[in-house]
Amino acid sequence: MARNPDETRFSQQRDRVLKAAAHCFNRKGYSGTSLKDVANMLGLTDPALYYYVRNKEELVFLCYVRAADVGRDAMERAIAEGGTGLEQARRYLRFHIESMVGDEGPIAIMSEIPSLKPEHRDEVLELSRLHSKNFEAILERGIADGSITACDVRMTGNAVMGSINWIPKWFHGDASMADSIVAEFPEVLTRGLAPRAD
Amino acid sequence: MARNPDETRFSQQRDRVLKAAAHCFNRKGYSGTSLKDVANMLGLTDPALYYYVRNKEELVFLCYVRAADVGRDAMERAIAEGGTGLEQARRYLRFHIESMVGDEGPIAIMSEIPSLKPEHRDEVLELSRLHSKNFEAILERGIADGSITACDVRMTGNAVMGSINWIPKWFHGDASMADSIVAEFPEVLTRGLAPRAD
DNA sequence: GAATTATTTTAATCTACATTAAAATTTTTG
DNA sequence: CAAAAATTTTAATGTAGATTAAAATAATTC
Repeated sequence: MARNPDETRFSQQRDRVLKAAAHCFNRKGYSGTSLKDVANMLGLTDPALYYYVRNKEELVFLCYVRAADVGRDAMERAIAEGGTGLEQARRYLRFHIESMVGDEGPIAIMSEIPSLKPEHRDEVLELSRLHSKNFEAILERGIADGSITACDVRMTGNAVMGSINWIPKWFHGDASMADSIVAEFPEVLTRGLAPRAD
Repeated sequence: MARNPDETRFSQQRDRVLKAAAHCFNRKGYSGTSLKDVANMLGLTDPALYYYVRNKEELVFLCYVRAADVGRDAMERAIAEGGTGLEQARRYLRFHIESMVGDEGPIAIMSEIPSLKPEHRDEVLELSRLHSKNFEAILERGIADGSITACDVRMTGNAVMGSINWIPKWFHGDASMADSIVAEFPEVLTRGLAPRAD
């Protein structure tokens, strides 16, 4: 009955469920994690999860929606601060990566989108496409303002987003590595975008 | 009884099985593809697959070994041709990508490594680590010969390999897109490696 | 603090595949 | 072409793990 549904105990607990699920999916694989694994991680028994999600498919779906939310939020904050396209791109990457390897994490890697039921799959794909489009738009602004060299924005976007999407596959919470990622990735992924001096 | 076991009908058919499985896993997700799906794709019935693999776990394992083989082959060919570290890196990427989007494909995306049984998982992880090490070695040679700017080779490697590994997630055989990937990715992923002129 | 609502549990199904067994067919070989 | 080996099929089994039902406990509310 909380005024703000996002502060309700229910939604807080569901968030914990989603994070636990993301953790398990990333570490044990999708088929390798049972609802029991997720539940036990929270000191619960498996049927308790059904109080928070309709079924396993929806659990995955919500993990992916949450992953998309984190990405969009990083994107919006990065764009809001303005600057050149290159600066926005670099800032978006920093924000997104900081969230992924920080408190927001773990973020579920989107390996099982095709296993989602059609409506859910379409919704996640749509979010994903939108995110890509937004990144491509940043690249285009960068090309227009001269901060980014002319390039195939579609493929450049695919390349950069691939790097990001793959992070949860090999990063599992090591704090010192988290710092390296935040420090290096935005730089590595955008250094090639700037026009050459020569 | 063929002299060369690689030319035997058996191993040819098994290769077809592995490609069909990779295709299904990439498109339908791991949990979304049944052995029936894979078998039907080859005009077979599911139990027939058991003539080629011990079980589904081994099917996945072999898909991943095959994926690793393709990567290693590209790496070896690229290094064999010599040149600067930067040239080797770019060439490796071109070779690997050409294989992935070309006749060797589809290559299975390694989403379910954690679901493999321990021995298989360790073997695949070892192949994967080795591949990464080899790429980092190229980067180090490039730094030594001046073709690549000083950088964190570990993170740079992670970034580049992530892009590559993610390709099968969004590329599904569109021929014209294949050309774009081959044309753009090696360039995009290595442009930032060269030292700046300024 | 009794009644209501929210949350979790125990115990019981249910089912989609993976897997096995045995038989049938096809291919190879001498 | 007959026998042996290789490949695939049909038919049957098994099981882990998702899901449901009903009951128990804990938290809220009035």
